[in-house]
Amino acid sequence: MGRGKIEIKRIENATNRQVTYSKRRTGIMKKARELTVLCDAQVAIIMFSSTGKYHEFCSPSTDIKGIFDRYQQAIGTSLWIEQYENMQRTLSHLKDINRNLRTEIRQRMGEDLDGLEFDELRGLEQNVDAALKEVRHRKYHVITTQTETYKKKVKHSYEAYKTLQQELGLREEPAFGFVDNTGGGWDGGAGAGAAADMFAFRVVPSQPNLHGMAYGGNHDLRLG
Amino acid sequence: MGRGKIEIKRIENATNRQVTYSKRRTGIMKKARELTVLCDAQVAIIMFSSTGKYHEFCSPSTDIKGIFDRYQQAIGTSLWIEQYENMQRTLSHLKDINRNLRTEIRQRMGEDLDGLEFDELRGLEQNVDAALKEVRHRKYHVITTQTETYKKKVKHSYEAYKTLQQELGLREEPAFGFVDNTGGGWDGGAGAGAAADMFAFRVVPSQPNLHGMAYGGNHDLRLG
DNA sequence: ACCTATTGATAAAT
DNA sequence: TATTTATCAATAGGT
Repeated sequence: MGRGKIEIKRIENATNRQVTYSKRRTGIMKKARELTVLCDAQVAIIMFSSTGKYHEFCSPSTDIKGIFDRYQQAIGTSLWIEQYENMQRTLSHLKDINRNLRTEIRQRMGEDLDGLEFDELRGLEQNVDAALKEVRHRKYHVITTQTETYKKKVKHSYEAYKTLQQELGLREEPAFGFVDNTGGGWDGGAGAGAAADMFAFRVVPSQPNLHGMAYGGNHDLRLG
Repeated sequence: MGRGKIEIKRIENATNRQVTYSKRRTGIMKKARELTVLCDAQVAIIMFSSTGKYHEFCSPSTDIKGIFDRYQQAIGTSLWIEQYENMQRTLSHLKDINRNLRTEIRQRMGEDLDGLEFDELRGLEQNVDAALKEVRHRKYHVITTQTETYKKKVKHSYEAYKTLQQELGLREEPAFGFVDNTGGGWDGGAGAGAAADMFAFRVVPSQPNLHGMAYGGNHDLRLG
């Protein structure tokens, strides 16, 4: 139908494709409308062109949602309600897990222990005790490594200083001393007093906030 | 197009209507299929005849649900998508929170400490230390209370025994002794040896499982 | 279902 | 994008 028959395969010329789409779309819509009237049928059509534009047709007695609802009834299985309910289940499961995790954290913080049996308390104690040892060990490792690093920096700087002094042939007493008796205190020159603070243990626990998480479970769980 | 043109109005003859519906339906489906191929478009058609039978067409690259989801996005006013996406957001938010909670628990167990600064380690240590004190305190409280309860039970039982003995006018030496030197061992009569185990501290931590949760974060988070 | 006269749709040109 | 028109496609009514 036209000045020549065409093969039913993708039209490569984008302009032609667009024109053909427009004409044939109109044709299908017209056919659908006629079918609706002639045969007392309900028809819904949704079309997307290759450029992303959408067009729709729907019998006047209803609307797209009506047709789709009827369609879902017809095929029995609901397309959306199913996964919707799946998500509901997943959500409540996640909430349960979340609640349990919070409970575990609170108990690991020494709160909410009233419901625990003696056996559970004993297990928790041993677990927390072991964790404390791990944390202390790690802390010791970190501070030791850091101290070693500082010592090396100081040493290297001192040697560089001496080398420079010798190269310049200078013999004056240095105006400041490189002495390796602080166990720290070298921060690259921007303020030698900062590192000493690392040895000051706070007496009052400060609710540390690791990785942006507030210990104590203030994560917002309220769901809209 | 036919042996004579017809008016576009409802066909009153039911047989003719059904025949025409069948023919034209096939025609529309064919047109839709051609449009899909020729113009690289996506088309979805749902039709209901006046007798209630339904037929559908959908471009092979997708399905009815896919087209409808895209349609809802296109028109903006989503009938289902909106709450659906809300749930998606809530879900991923919950997953994030759960991941953070797990991280916190692991760190409270002395694992995954590599990423922590010294300050954070110090805070964590103090926090865990305080928690350990709380747990120990609670454990002590529980065992003390329990011991007191057992003592009282033993005492009451002994008194009841004595009273009964006097009322019966019996004078025999008791066949078993109520002696208060165990510090426990009274479990209501179902097995007096069980409570003694409460004082046996396990040397190897046993991964206690509080409230059905396995310490160590094995909660299943995989989502379908 | 099939046939076919006839109307309808549309490809290409403008 | 709209119109034109030659041509092909769909289909109404009959079998």
